[in-house]
Amino acid sequence: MARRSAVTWNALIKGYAQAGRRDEALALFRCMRRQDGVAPDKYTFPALLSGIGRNRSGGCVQELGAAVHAQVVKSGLDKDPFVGASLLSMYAATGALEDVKAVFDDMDTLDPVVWSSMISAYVNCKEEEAALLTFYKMLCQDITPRQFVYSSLFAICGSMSMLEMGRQVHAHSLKNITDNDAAMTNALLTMYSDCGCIDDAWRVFDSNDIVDVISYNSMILALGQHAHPKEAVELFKRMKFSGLIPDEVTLLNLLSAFNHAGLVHEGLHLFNSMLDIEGIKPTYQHYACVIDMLARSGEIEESMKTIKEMPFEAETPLWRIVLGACSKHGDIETGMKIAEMLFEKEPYEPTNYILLGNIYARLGRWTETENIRSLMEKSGIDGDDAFSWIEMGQRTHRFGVDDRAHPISEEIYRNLDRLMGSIKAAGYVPDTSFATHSTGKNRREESLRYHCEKLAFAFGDLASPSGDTLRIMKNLRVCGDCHSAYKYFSLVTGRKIVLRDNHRFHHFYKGACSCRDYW
DNA sequence: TTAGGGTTAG
Repeated sequence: MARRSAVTWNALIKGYAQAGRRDEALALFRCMRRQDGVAPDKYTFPALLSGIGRNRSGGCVQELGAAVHAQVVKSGLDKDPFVGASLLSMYAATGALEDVKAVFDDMDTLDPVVWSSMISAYVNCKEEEAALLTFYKMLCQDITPRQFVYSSLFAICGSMSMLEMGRQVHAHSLKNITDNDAAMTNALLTMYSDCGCIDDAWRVFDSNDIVDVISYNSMILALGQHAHPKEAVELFKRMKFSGLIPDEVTLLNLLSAFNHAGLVHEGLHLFNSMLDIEGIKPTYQHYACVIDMLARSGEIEESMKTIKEMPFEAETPLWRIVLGACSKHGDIETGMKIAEMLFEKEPYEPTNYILLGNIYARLGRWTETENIRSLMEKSGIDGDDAFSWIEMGQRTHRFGVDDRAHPISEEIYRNLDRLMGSIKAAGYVPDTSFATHSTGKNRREESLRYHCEKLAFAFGDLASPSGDTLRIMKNLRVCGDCHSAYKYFSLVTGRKIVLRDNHRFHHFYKGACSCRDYW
């Protein structure tokens, strides 16, 4: 071009930035600054900054972002709402929350997008409560939220399982949003699923007139997590029939639906035909899912073979999955080998010790279990404490193991003792192989009695009308004994119980669980 | 004819 104006440069920078080619966008920015008569303007920086947020690989991203920020200040554009919003999200993408706040506090704008950026910045940085507070502040400024804001809020409510809050935000959105938006609706669907309400998730999906690939992916994932593999397959067929093309995530979610249900044959069939039928090359995650599926179903040898044959190097989380399966199936030999390798690679990862300890505990080899425990203690390695929580009215009630901190703790323990009596009469037998203490049988039984998920149930049963569904969350995987107790709880109380652990959902009803005891 | 914020996986 004979003459390049600022518009020319801006358009070109934006093109590279959006394509994820950050360094070329930056190089163009430098060229632009060298041309006489042309200066970066309020269009230049949003394009450039979004490119930095998008591509964080290589180079010192923190310094890079700060350098561009300096250019913004030099250009006198730091009060511009467009530039400000993109600065916010750039810093949020690099995890620099303090810088995010500084930029926000420095802006004297009531621009809705700046608020929206601030809320999602908090979400990105895992500051969910701060995000909610920012939402309230925004409402106080009489700013009407748009779809973007609701998407972020739904994601928060889902990840924290705040069903009541989620319903309120949903109602709020119905008042303020008239036109449907795919991303917001997809976030809503996932919120209901994450809160344990698969029926509500279905309702959102079915009433959504803008359905895209992500809608299908989200719904297929939800169905898998809630143990409805057949419906996931049906939806997959419907998706293809509607003309939408499945992507990597679609197939990963479908595989994981098979995995959750223990449908190894179906899972393998899908995995082996991915490339030929769907035209999608398996990624590391597809392999990881299949290896998990094989190992969990007891095909440990086959899973080890797949690890060796796959075109990727197995990372430690995948080895941990197989180690967990060895514990479940009592394959001590393979388990030991994997554990040794993991100890070498990650001497301070508590899960590795706990899993090996579980292998010994399940085999009743309490001396070895105790050895591992004291080794952890000596080395100052500590696993995550287990806790469970339940929403009741406007409050969340949280319980640890043997926790007596709740204001009505005594009543809760009394109710739990009563419940334990009823379920024992109904046939429940404590499964002490899940106890990790090397003491006598009675002590082991006692150590299981006040697990956090049992306390949370005893509280929920006490605090809600009989017949109400109870939704309980746990930060770790549900323990086998509690799983068994929950089945009996649903039987003797007549309640439906939805338990979300860190892996999936369990729906208990009339003495059975939707996972059919496979998890 | 150039600009900012959101959604799904492990």
